[in-house]
Amino acid sequence: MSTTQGARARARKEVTAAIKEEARRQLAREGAAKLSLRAVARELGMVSSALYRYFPSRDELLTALIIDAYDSLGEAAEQARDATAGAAPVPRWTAVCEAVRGWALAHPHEYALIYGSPVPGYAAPETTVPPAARVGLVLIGIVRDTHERSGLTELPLPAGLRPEAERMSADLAPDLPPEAVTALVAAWSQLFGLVSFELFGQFNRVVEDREALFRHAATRLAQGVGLG
Amino acid sequence: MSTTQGARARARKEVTAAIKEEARRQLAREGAAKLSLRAVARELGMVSSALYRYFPSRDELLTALIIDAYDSLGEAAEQARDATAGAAPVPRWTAVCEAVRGWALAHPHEYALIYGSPVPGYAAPETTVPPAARVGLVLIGIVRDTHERSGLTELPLPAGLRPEAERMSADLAPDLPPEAVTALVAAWSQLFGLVSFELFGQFNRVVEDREALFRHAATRLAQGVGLG
DNA sequence: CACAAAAGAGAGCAGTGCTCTTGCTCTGGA
DNA sequence: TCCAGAGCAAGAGCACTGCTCTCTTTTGTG
Repeated sequence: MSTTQGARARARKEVTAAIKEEARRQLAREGAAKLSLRAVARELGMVSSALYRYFPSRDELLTALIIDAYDSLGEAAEQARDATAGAAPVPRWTAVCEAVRGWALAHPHEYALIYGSPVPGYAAPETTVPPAARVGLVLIGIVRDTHERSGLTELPLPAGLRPEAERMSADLAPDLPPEAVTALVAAWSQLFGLVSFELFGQFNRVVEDREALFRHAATRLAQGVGLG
Repeated sequence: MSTTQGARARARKEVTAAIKEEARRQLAREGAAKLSLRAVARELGMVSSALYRYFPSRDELLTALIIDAYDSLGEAAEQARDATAGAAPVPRWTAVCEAVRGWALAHPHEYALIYGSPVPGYAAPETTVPPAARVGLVLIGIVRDTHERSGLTELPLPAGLRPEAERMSADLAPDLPPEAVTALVAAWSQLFGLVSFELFGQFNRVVEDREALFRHAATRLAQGVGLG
C-alpha cells in the first residue's frame, strides 16, 4: 500500500511542485495579473485542462503562491531575529525590518501579491492566516525579550484606546503591557508602509537614498514601541 | 470656429466623461482587474472598438482614473486642512490623516488603484505626479505653518542620513529643517501603511477598533514629525 | 487479470484587449 | 456652396484568457 499509493502521491506532489515553480517564475517575471494557467501548462508540456486536476482554479494556485510568499518572508524575518540573538533590542529590531525590506526588494511581485491590493473577489482563506502572522510574531518576540530582560520605556495610551489595547494584548501577547502591543501593531503596519512606498514607486522623485531613510525610520519605529 | 469646433469638442468631452463615469462605476463595483473596456462600451451602447477613439488603450483609461482618484483624495485632504485652519498643529494633522482614511474607506477600489500593487508592465506617466503629490503637500503645509508660528520640537538625524535629508529638504521644503522633512516623508509613508493594512485586510482578526487605533497612531505620527 | 480511480487530451464556451477595414457624418476652407 | 478630409462608429477577426465537458489512456489494487 505504501509504495503503490506512495508512487501516485509522490508523482502528484512532484507535478504540483512543478506547477507552483513555473507559476512562481511567471509571477516573478510578469506579476500576478499576468499569471496565466494556460501559459504555465504550456511551459510544462501539458494541456491546460490537465492542470485543473491539481488546482481547482487560478485563485487556488494564487493562494498556494501567497502562502509560500508569506512563509518565505516569515523565514527571512526569523533568520534575521536568530542571527542577532545576542544583540541589543534596537539593532535586533532594525535587523528584522531590514530583512523584510530586503526580501521585498528581492521578490517584488511576491511582495505585491501579499501586501498589495487584494485580488478582487478573492477572500484569503483561513490557511493563509498562520503564515501571514510570522513577521508579526517575530516583532512581538523581540519586544517580549526586551520586556523580560531590560524592560520597555513608557508609552502613552489614550483612554479611548484602552479597551481595544487590552483586547489586542490578550489576543496577541498577554505578557506584554497593552500600550506596547498597541504601539507594536501600529509599527508593524508602518513598517510595511515604508516598504510598500518604496516598492510601489511612491518614493520616486522624492527619496533617493532609500536604504538610509529606511534604516532611520526603522530605528524610530523601534523607539516608538518602547525599545531603547 | 468656436461653435462648430465646440460642437465636436463638446461631444467628445461628454463621451469621454461618460466613459470615465461608467468605468469608475465598474471600478467601484468590481475592482481594477475586472474593469473591462468591452463592458464599459456595452453599458454605454457603443461597440468596443469605438471606445478606442477616446482612450488608446485600457491602460490609458486606467491612468485617467488614477489621476481622478489622486485628485479626489487630495481634495479631501485639502478640505480637512482648510476646515481646521485655526486649530492646533496636532489636531490639524490628525484631521488630515483621518480624511485620508475616510476617503480610502469610502473608495476602497480607487484607493487600491493608486496605493496598491502597481499594474504590471505599467509605468505611471508624468501626468500623475502632481495629483499624487497633493496629500504630501498638505502634510508639508501643516508642518510649515507650525514651524513658522510656534516652532517644531527637536528631532534626531543620524549622520549618514544628513546628505539625503538636505537633498529632500531642498527639493520639497527648503524652509524646513532637514530632520523635519525626513521625518515627514517617513510619516507620510507610514500613514498609508496604516490605511493600507486596514483596507487590504491585514488587520483582520488583529485589530477591532480600527478607528481608535488609527487616531492614536496618527497622533503619534504628528509628534514624530515635530508637532506638539 | 480485471476493474475502478486517477490523469491527460481535446473540443468548446464565453469572455478579454486590440486591430483593421468599411462606411457614414460632420466640418473647415476653396 | 460644395467637397475633400477628418472624426467617428460599426463589425469582423486575431490571439489570448479561465473554465467545463467528454473521451481516452494510464495505473494501482482487489
